[in-house]
Amino acid sequence: MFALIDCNNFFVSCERLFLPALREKPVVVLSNNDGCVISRSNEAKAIGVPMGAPMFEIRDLLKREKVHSFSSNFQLYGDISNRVMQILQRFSPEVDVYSVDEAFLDLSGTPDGKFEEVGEDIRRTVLQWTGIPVSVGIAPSRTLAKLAAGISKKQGKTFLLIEEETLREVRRRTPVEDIWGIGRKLSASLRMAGIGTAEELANTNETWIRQKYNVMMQRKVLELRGIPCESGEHESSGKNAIMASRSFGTPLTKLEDVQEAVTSYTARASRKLREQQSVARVVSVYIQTNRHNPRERYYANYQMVELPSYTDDTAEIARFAREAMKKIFVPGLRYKKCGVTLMDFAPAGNFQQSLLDDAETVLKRQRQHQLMLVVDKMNRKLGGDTLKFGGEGIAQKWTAKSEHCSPRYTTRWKDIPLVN
DNA sequence: TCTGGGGTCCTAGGACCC
DNA sequence: TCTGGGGTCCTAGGACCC
Repeated sequence: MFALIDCNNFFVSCERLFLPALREKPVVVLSNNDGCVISRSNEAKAIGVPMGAPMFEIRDLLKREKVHSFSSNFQLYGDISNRVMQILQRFSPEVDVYSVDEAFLDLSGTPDGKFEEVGEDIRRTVLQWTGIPVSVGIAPSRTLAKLAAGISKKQGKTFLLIEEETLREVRRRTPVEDIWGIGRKLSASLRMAGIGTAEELANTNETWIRQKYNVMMQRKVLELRGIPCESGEHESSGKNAIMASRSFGTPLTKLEDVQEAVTSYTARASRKLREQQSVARVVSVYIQTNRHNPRERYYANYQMVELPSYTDDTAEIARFAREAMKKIFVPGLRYKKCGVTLMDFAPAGNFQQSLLDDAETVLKRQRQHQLMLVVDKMNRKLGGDTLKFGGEGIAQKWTAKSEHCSPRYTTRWKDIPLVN
């Protein structure tokens, strides 16, 4: 049996923790660059603020309805998320953190008949210890647990999707679009084939669906019947790719400015790489102009580079990343966004050295590695950007807009709230 | 004027091997 | 005239997720 724990309107809920006056008020959290809406309170949903709505389209609506909007504060959300996930560990030895606001729990140790009790215990404990309201869905497969959590969110209590009767009823009421893993394309295709509900999908012939689609769809069918097929392991061995990308606050036209951003994003990606104790052999950079502006030519390109050796050294990776960017940068365009991706990982401290490295190079690499560890340590202790690379620039005119960001209440000493 | 960021998994098809 | 069969590995790209 699986439980899916889902934090309700997570980013908004995080913001409300420290401003209780905003409870029952319409609140939204904006994406990076204050570009569009990525989290909405129930009140904001009721007013009709769509998910993903671009700011410039709904600015008037937000103002008229007195909606409180926040720039995204991922340090805060990340920290609150960790606290929630830690609490969940008490309820199961197998916690699969699926995203910042969701986790699957393996409840096979829980006796039948106790599921509802456990679910309510989870909801109560998380709310009391962190202030975050969560939904809990319990079912024999992950796909069904997702469906159950959706119902839990509406009902405000744990929802069990276990009994045959309930199962059939819920599946009948669930359009294929609402099934986890069935997106726009697949649902359109299923509807063409005359399959419109979860119940209909669950009742299709297994081999037929496998032939017409693929194993994923076959697994979906089984999962909907209550036979678990999706595997967990989302946090076990670190990521297979690490990406850092941002839209620029204003369009950039000069290579030097883009290079600053590339260096800065490389620093961020490399830090994550070291955190998960990996080294990378491939770095890829990309750049693009504004996709939505019909009056300007849209240009997007990327370049992948193999590094001379596995490494986690920001300086070395940045050198290659900047070189790669030079190759795809076309002068005369207004760039909107760029990004850096690290790929092809090996565990740090246990990887193939390059044949070409002589003793001196190996020593140099080790010293560089030590240096990076010190940089990371200082930045952890004294705050994000205490030590930066010169290449990241000082003025950084490309940094994203963030006009309504709340304090880092829980991760920066000077932002910790005072109680009078 | 203004539209996020960071991931995963799967498949098809090409290169290559014996 | 007639030109096999069975693999592996890699990559690009699509679809999906939150």
